[in-house]
Amino acid sequence: MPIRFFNTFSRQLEDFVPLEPGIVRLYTCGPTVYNFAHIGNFRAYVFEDLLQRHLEYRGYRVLRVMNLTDVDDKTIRGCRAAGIPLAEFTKPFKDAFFEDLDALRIKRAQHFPEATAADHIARMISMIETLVEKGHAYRAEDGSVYFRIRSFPAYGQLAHIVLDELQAGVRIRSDEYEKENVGDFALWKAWDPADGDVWWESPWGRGRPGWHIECSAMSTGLLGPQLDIHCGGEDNIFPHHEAEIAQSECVTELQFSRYWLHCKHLQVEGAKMAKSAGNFFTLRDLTKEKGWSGREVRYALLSVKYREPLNFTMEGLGAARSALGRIDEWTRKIREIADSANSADADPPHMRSNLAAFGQALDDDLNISAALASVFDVIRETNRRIEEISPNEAKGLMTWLDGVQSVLGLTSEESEIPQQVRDLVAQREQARLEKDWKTSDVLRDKIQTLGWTIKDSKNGQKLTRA
RNA sequence: GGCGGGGUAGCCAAGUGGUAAGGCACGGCUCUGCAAAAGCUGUAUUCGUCGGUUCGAUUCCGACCCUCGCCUCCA
Repeated sequence: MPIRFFNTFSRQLEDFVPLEPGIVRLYTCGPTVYNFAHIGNFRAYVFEDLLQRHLEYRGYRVLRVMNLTDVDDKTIRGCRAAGIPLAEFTKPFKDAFFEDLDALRIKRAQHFPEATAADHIARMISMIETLVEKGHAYRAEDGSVYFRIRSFPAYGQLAHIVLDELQAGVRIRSDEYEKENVGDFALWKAWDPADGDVWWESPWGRGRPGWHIECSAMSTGLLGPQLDIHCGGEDNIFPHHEAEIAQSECVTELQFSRYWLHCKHLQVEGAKMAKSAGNFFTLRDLTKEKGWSGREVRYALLSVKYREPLNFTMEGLGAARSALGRIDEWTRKIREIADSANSADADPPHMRSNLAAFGQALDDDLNISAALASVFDVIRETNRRIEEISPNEAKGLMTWLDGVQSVLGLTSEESEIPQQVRDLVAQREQARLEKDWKTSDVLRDKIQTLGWTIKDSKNGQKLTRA
């Protein structure tokens, strides 16, 4: 069964066939580093991570690029307000972004190009020059350069927007009165006093690149003129991705991206996430202040299909914690059985269809809900007959789980147990052998105060973080 | 106003023209020195509302209600 994706461009499910067999060129729009990214941003990045991991699970080599927008209105405003150079202002947010990626176990792309890098600026300028030469762009009096959307008849095809309807009701901003058409967008923005010392030289005078050209230049520069998949949040469809198509295709005269995948926004507690509503969360708010782990947040963001709106709730985080506990517990049990396996041949035959269901669900436009359901089906079924599971079968299950976890990225971190706790557990073991329950309970409390919870099982004491 | 999503048990959510996956929560049971944990198990005559097509619709069609996104730099 082929992998199928819903292509925003055609608005249909399509079989996925990359341009070059075995290789996927993937471009994903990254953050604007003027602030800490919020969980809505991370829904998109987690979805893209799932996409990359599943493609890799299916044997593709994924070449991925994610840009960092480190110059735009907001970053300039921020550095001016702070009275520091632009790069100094954006640096901490870049660092924080990578920390957050790690916390959410998002695999690194091959490249994280920064818009302000000299070679990328050069490429943007060169693309704009080509667009001007070809008549797709024009210089306004103030030195800004605009893309002439009338010169690209396909403009609007991705978003399914009819240009004539677009005109109605749009207010023309005073600083852009020189545009031929209200829909024309900036490729190059002329320097303005409010920009301070943020500017680059160009054939049109001092200024800075527009947002859209940044992605066109960095994607085609690093991945070549044609991408297999281009992703982003649904809000990027128009105008951002529409503009990228126009700019790129007018330069390369090739189809820019073969597949467009967009994820829906999330809501928080059933409402639109907004600072004013008090339901606005960065990842740090959840991990550092509320004590959720990155893995738990990842599960909450991952467990709903990317094309459905996701309702992010505190209760949902609790559900994520419990569900992960169930997976962890099962993993621990099966691994214990598998440890005594003596054969490398371990393919549980009667489980095969269940085991395959995981990948098949993801092949179907990344149906993660169905994929997770298949995982829990396997867990329930094997728990039911846990006493009969042979070491070899357990080993087979662990192999399957390795594959599943390479996609989900939800493996439990086997935490280091401090020596002090180890000693107390040993003492308690002795007390229990002597049926000294009083001492046993005292030790259990003591261990609890050190941040670890004891659970007595048939096979002895089990430790988990409190 | 235009375009596009979504409304399925207490919560989060799959899904299909033929009679509702999975997770969480809750109840029952097993296990257990106690406790907790863990495991098994039960729980939607019903899929926003009203019509229509059909032998049969949650699934197709129409209308309506609610909600979210985009409509020029917001994932």
